[in-house]
Amino acid sequence: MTSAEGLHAARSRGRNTRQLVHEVLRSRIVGLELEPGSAVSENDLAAELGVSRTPVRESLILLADEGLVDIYPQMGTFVSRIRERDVASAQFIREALECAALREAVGKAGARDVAELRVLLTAQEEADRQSDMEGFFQLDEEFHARLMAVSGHASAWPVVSQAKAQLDRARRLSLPMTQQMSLLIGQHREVVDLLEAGDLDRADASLRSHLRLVFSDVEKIRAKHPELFSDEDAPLRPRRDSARRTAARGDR
Amino acid sequence: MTSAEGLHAARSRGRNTRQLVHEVLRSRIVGLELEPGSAVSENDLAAELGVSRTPVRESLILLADEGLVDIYPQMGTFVSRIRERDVASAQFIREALECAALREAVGKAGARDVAELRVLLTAQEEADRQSDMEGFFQLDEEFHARLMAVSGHASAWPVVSQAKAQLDRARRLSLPMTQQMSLLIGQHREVVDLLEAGDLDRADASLRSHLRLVFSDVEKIRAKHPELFSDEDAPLRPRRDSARRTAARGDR
DNA sequence: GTCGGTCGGCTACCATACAAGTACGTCAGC
DNA sequence: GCTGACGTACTTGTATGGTAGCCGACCGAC
Repeated sequence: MTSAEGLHAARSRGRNTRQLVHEVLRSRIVGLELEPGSAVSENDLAAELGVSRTPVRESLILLADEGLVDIYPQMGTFVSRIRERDVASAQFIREALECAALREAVGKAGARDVAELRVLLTAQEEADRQSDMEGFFQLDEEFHARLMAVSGHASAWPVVSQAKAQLDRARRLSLPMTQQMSLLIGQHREVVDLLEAGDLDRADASLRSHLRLVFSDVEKIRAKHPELFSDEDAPLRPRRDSARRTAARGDR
Repeated sequence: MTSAEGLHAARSRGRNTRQLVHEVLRSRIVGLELEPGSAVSENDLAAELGVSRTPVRESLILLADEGLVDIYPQMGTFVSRIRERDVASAQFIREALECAALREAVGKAGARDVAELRVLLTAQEEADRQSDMEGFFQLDEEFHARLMAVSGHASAWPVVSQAKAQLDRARRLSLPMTQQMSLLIGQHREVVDLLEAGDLDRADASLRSHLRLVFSDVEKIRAKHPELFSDEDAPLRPRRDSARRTAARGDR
């Protein structure tokens, strides 16, 4: 109910309802506001957001293509559980693309590029001081995106971003440990330093180990929150939530 | 009219209408049956395929996400022209992922893996002898997919495939020169040989130059068929085809 | 008590209707 | 002949109705 009106209010900026719904849902899923395994019904979402089923449905199809939801025809749509295979695949994609871009960036990077990266670093430190986790996540995303932009392959970022989404869902659970943030920022700084110095191989190794650290976090999370993960390849019975209906009645 | 009935006939195999339409359209676009710049109207396609606008529209949204069509609200949907930037981006993605996978495959590859790859090589040679271009394209795709599968990252293939689609549209025009096929097959063989020998760096270099050759083909095509390419970043007036309506009348 | 059939309610899928907006041909005015 | 306003026909976007299919609870038979 809270965001029902806000959706159409922001519609003026050239984006249509489908894109807005898509962004909202993606944000909720990646931010774990919608937990893996939970049902996302076309009808419920349409009612909540104050739009028709069509843009909601189209958004869900896109999210399914990104691997963030699983659509079971005539059964329901569910936020996908984190699959070992998908996480490993996402890590592989991210590492390959970001490191390849970095290797090309070395040499290309001008003083202006480095300066802009350092601005992001100080902003990250500020977010760390204020324990602003959400802000740090956003700055982290921006840092990695800009790093790819320096190489001239900014248009490849959406692919990385999509892979990153799979990893981020799990990371949200781990990062509350704030000492992690300063560690990550230190690694960011090391990458920028080596980039500026033009040390190709060490920059590559530095970024790679940074990304691997993020990856290892996910594995730790798996031990803590197994319910968010899926061991099976095809958990073909997502189990419909039969309690929802009675709860809705109680609400009235 | 020809494929109108065939669509629903093949529907039994678990795939819904949306997926079928998506496959048909993707195939037509990548196979250049639908040329870059041509209009793809939701209504026309729905009528031709004998379905409603809904699955057609949803397919187009997915194709837009893949970068194969451009949707201009209230104006029309058009097969995207080949953009310099997109091609370069696709090449970067493909090269980074395939080479990274190959590096991991070296050492992992068993005798069985190598044998299966060689089966594909002989099949490619057979396609070459028969000048079966379409068959070669399919075998080429399968070869590269299996190469990634050896590394254990088969699930990353769809990403490569999507990038590859941008390149393939242009390649279709160049490959009629059949001497190219034997050259490409030779490079494939070299990669397999080096993979089997466990020579990581040379295998990487070999695959990379192979992919670069494909990339350079695209640039040659640009000179021959500039109308398929787009110089501008935002060619915001795709020009509606006003002759279509009168032609449709003449058809009746 | 346990098993098997039935039935209600939910789901996503597809089809259709309406709305908002753009391009292009036409025609009046100059 | 040229220019500019207008209207029609088209486009995609959104809303809504109807259908097939699946789940899960209920209930009767054994």
